[in-house]
Amino acid sequence: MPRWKPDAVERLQAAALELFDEQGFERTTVAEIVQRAGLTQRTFFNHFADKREVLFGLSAELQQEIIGEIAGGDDTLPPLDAVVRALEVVADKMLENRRAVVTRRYAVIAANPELQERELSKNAALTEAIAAVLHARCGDPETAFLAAGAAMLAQQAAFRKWTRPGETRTLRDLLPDALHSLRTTVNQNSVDPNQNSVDPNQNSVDPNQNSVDPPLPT
Amino acid sequence: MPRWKPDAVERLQAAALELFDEQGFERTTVAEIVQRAGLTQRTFFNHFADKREVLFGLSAELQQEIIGEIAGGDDTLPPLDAVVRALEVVADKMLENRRAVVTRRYAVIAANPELQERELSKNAALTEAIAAVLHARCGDPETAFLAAGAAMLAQQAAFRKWTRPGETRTLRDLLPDALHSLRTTVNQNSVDPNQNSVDPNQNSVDPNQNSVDPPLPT
DNA sequence: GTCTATATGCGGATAGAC
DNA sequence: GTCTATCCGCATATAGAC
Repeated sequence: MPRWKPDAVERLQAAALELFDEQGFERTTVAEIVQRAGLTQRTFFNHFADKREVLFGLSAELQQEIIGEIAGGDDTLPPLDAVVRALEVVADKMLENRRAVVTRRYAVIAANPELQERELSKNAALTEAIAAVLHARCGDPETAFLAAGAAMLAQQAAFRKWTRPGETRTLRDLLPDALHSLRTTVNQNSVDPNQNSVDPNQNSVDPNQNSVDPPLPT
Repeated sequence: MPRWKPDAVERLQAAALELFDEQGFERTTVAEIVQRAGLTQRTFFNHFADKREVLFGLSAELQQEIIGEIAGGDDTLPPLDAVVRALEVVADKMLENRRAVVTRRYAVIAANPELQERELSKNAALTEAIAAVLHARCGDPETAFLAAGAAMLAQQAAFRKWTRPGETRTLRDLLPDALHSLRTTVNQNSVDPNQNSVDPNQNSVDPNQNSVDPPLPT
């Protein structure tokens, strides 16, 4: 029989999210959080560097999974596809079953500038990490940078829809949709066709890869 | 005859950039800055909300110019082109003649995490503002969001090159280059061509618009 | 507890605009 | 003469280092 109840980190995260949701981030003290979780402040700051970090435990796990998925994924895919593929896999594995919690967490962050700053930093770090693994795998630095940024852009567009009240589609299904929208938007082009000599299918189709869901007509 | 020397804000900004460059952001106090500028601490905090803000005066001006340029620009351009066009104009008007200062400022920011956070916030705010003006002008919210994000991505790629030691090309010339790289990267596509039914030239060429410099062969 | 640095509140002075 | 913009002085809250 354990000396303490298990899952201290999880209990702290859950208690914090509840309280931030109920009364706002600023008006919630660490004392309240640890009280609800049945722990002490010392324990809180043992696990989290500051009050904000309690909301970002998932980010580190996600980053690790995403990077691993890219590194272990299909080497022949073009960079942007490789990243989006990894994002889809990780979305299924770690996000879809926590939709309610993740949505509430996102609402809390959106309501507080300090938390938004932290979120921006985490996203920037993730983008950097993706660019680094892409760079190590194949391409030149600029392609890695652009592919990572473009993938994160699509991810954010999909995520925004996924966390909307009426939305029922999975994040995995929303991602290819967002990617398609991104391609459409980026390819709207007013310049000389000669300059825009980009073959949209310069890479061959890989018949072995899983089929990509076509964007929904809506 | 004025009671004080004019341009207090500019003097503070210049003094701060010099000192941050010489000894780093953390090791520089507000007291040192105001001493070099011949002012007092109270005046410093009258003009800047905190120590970091002294480095970001240009951001607000840039944002205003960029938004104005988009709003006053060619309505018929597709959103991404409209934004990049505006970025080119503003790059010429406000950045090219301060290349040395802007480069030093960027190096200072890159050397300090706190400043990077602030920079991320400013960029996010600018992206939001661009998306808002695009949304107001024409497109749906998602297209506006994606076009704004894609434009900022190209801008960042171009800016990174522009601030590199040996680089001699202008930011205006680097921007179309970066945009082309972004289009190339985004269009590397492994999926079924039927899904990727994106016509790279669905918009007609506007013969009246200024010619776009072709990417340099290097 | 002291010291340093950041940041804020409130009042006051004066030059120039009206 | 009043008003406003700009800057200064003083006191103080807060936070971290030592």
